[in-house]
Amino acid sequence: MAEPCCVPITTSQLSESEADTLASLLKALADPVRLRIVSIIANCGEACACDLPAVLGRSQPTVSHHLSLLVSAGILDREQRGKWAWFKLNRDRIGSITAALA
Amino acid sequence: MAEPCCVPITTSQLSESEADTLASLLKALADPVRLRIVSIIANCGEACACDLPAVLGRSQPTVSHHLSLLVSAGILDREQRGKWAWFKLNRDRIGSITAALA
DNA sequence: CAAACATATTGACATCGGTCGATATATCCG
DNA sequence: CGGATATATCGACCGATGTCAATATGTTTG
Repeated sequence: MAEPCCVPITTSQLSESEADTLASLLKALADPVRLRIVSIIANCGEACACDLPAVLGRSQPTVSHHLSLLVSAGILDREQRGKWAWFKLNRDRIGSITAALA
Repeated sequence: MAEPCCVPITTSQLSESEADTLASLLKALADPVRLRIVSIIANCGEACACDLPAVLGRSQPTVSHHLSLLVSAGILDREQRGKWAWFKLNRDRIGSITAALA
């Protein structure tokens, strides 16, 4: 079960700060490149940053930017393995979004 | 049950165009003012545009802009009653977002 | 029709956000 | 240590977006 990081939209009226919090989380997902990153990781279980620029058709700095944004939002977890960075999905965080929209 | 307007993130890998579609829908929700509009309407069942500028602390043109954006995204339905515009929530559309993130 | 009121559109402005090339930092390996 | 490789940061560019004042459009009513 996801943690209640966001107040559900439909059960009580969102305050300004609650709306800000949920909006930031949604913004983190609301980009095609980031959605594809999340989708890839959700399917493969994890992904190495080194493979993503080729798959996504974006430069290494751009991919790095999106990855760190997703980590900041709590959607991905980062793990350093040697010189590679691996990422996996924080499913509770996704769950908290769907819970807020339920 | 919501219509499957978006492909689930976690069950198959999103194509570029599927990611574009879902991202547009998420973008429509990913704003604090729009989230508060949706929250108000979800709780009250419906809302008149005339009441929203005061509640939201935004100008009438700004509120009108957000409302038409939400209608374009299919999240709200608009109904003209005399000179007033009333809006209600398209819950299937919200459901299709949560389904895509499930 | 004309006045009054509700909503939409326009235009302008400032800020945000995605992108890349260049460069810095970090890690491994010989 | 020093070269090679992986990732992050910086700086710049440009299009997208939220906002409001001014104005236009549309609807009711006298």
